Amino acid sequence: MNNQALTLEFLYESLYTQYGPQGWWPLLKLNKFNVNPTGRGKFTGYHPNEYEFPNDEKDIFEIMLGTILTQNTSWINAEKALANLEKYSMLDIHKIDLLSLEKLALLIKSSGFYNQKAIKIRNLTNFLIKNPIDHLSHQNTDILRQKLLAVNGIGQETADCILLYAFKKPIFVIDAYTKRLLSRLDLIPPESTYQFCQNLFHNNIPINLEIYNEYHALIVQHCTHFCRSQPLCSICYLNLKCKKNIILKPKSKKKQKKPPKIK
DNA sequence: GCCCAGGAGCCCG
DNA sequence: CGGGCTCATGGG
Repeated sequence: MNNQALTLEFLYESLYTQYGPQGWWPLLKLNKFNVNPTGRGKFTGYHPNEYEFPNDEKDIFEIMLGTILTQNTSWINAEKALANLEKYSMLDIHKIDLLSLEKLALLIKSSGFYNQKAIKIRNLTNFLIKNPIDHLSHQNTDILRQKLLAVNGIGQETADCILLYAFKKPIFVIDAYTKRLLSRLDLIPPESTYQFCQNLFHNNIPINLEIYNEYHALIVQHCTHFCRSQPLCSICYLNLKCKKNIILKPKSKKKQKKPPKIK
């Protein structure tokens, strides 16, 4: 494995061998420990090797909410917001649509950017009322993508996340992790656009729902633990494959000494 | 205390 | 069209 050329396809096999099936997208109803009284702990709604989810409109809507709630936000904070919505029986398109923006924002506070996200979620519910899920799910993928992108608050990544994980369309999701990993592995130029990256996957990886599902999830898994913003190259299993092998520069410690505290 | 997190829109050149 | 700015909580 160490003398094989690093390709997108090889990277997938490698990540899958290393981390195994990820079981995305997590769902509240599969959370075996449900509400953790401490408010901490990992979300457990993953379902490795089970690709039949989501299997009803409630779960599809939950996933859509999750894609907005987790925008530039750790999943644990987004999950808390989701759990809170469920706690108040608000995982429902029409119920959310009737909430005031202020109340909605309060319910999703833990996810950060809550005022913006409240508006985005409202835009989503407005959209879904005009375009019911059972109707959308029969649409052509390209048309559906365009309709999602027309919703203010749904950008390319969120649209593709919804297509892949909510509507089970074989569309590859590109996120900041994907660009970071591929660029460090020297598979793309660092300034590559979303379209360029997505085309790279679509043209080099078989168009297969389960593979696209796992691949993106595996990239997130690898990047959250190792290929972080400040990467842990010394303990990264891809170390020998990574041309960059980043030497950590000490962060700009330009700071002068802290002024003494005023008591 | 600090950095960072499963982005998007808007504004500006 | 692309870079910079804003939005904001909570975990490590």
